Formats: sequence, C-alpha cells, structure tokens
Amino acid sequence: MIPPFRLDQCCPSRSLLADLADKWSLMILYVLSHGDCRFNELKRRCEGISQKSLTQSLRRLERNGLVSRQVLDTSPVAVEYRITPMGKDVSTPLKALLSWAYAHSEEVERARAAFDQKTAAK
Amino acid sequence: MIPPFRLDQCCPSRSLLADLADKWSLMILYVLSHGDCRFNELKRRCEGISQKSLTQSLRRLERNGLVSRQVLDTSPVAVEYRITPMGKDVSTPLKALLSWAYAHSEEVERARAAFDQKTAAK
DNA sequence: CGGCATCCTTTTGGATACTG
DNA sequence: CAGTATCCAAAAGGATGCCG
Repeated sequence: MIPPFRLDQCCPSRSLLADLADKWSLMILYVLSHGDCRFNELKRRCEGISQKSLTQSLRRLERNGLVSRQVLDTSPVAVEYRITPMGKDVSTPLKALLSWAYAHSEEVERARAAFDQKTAAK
Repeated sequence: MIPPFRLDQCCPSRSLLADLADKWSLMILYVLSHGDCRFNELKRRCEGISQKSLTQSLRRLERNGLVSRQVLDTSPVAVEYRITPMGKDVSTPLKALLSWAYAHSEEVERARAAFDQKTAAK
C-alpha cells in the first residue's frame, strides 16, 4: 500500500507517476493493451499525437519496461511495439480509469457547464 | 466500455482525460480521497507543487465536479477542499493505479537502469 | 490563510526537412 | 516506414509582490 495522506518526492512511485501520468502515455498503453501495433498505426489510433511526441512517449514507456520495441527486417523496415507483461499489468487499473472517464463524460460535462456559468456570473 | 483500439479526438473521454491525466491532479485526488484538506496542508502533502499549480489544478478538478471548495468564515479565512461523490468514484481506479506504481517501482527502476545502459553502450 | 497578477525562464510541442 | 535533427511558437511553471 501507499503511505496514506501524503506523496513525498522521495516516494519511489513519484518518478514513475511523473513518467506515466500524461495523456499520451496512458493512451498508448491503452491501445497496445489490445494488441501489438506498428508506429504509424499507433499514430493514427492516438489521434492528434505528433510523430515527435509519439516517439518520445514510446521511448519513455520502453525505458520503464512497459513497452517493447521489435524491429522486423522487412523492406521497408517495420517496427512493432508491444506491451510487456508489466505493461499488461498496469493496463488493468488503467483501463478501469479510462472506462470511468468514458462512462462519466456526460456528468462531467454538466459539471463543467455549471461551473463555467457560476464563474461567468461574477 | 470504451470503443476498443482507438481513442478519437471526438471521443468524449478525451477532454476529461486531458484534464485528469497529469501528475498533480492524480496526487491531489489521491490525498483528498483520504479526507478533507485545506489549501496549505494540501500543498505540503503534494510535496513539490507550487502554489500556482495547486490553485490551477484545484480549479480544474472543481470545474470537472471532482472536488468541491468550501470557504469557512473564520479569521483568518480557511478554505477546505473535499472530494465529491464523483471524485470519490474515480479515486478507486486511481488508487489501484498508484498502488501498482508503488508496488512496481523497484522493477521499473531495474528496467530503467537496463535501458540506460543499453542506450549508453551505443 | 488563501489566494490573484505579473514577470520571466524553462519546457513542451508542432512544423519541416532529411535519412537508412 | 520509422524515425532523427532543427527551428520556432506556445504553454507551463517558478518567483515575487500584493491583497482581503
């Protein structure tokens, strides 16, 4: 368990959280949890990501041992990214989080509208 | 369920993901899921966050209906932040994710060391 | 205490061109 | 196809001063 109520900088999960807790990393892991995927297909599936950001995120995920990179010697070259056992592991709570986001998006939308109206009123 | 394999920009969970998937928001929600907390105490518990970032993150969470802000009329003024029912809801998968990060931090550390060594070798 | 406003630096990220 | 390198604009984020 995590020590309650507090997340110190020395807490070992902090640096991992910093690498994992961004939109693209979560999306990439989500996509890869459904199956191996090549670079450009991944780029299409994470709609809106730039090639640069995709490369960076993939390297970071690879460095953390969550994704592996396999170069196939075809011509032209093909590179396949796949989720590692550890990546598969983290994708379980991750999917739960995304499912929640998907299920509650309307409720959140209403909360946003209410907040914006209250804010604008002043 | 989320439509598999793909997360389009039009997907309603995307804008929520963009607001939620950052280090500070996750940490704040985590802390607040353990109980109400005032501004400066929250700042201490999210070690390393600046006042500006904390304010911004709190407003964003409040806007999304995950956190509520209560001004107590004491002197000097006190402001208490608390998690909403919806925030409590999302904190479940969130805690699972953080627990995972905490439990696997050593394994990730090893993966990083191996990757860095392999990379430096070239 | 809990902010907001401002300034300024640092980081991020898109666009583009080029490569094996 | 899957990148790398470079440049540049935009955004994030820290530091500081002020206020109810």
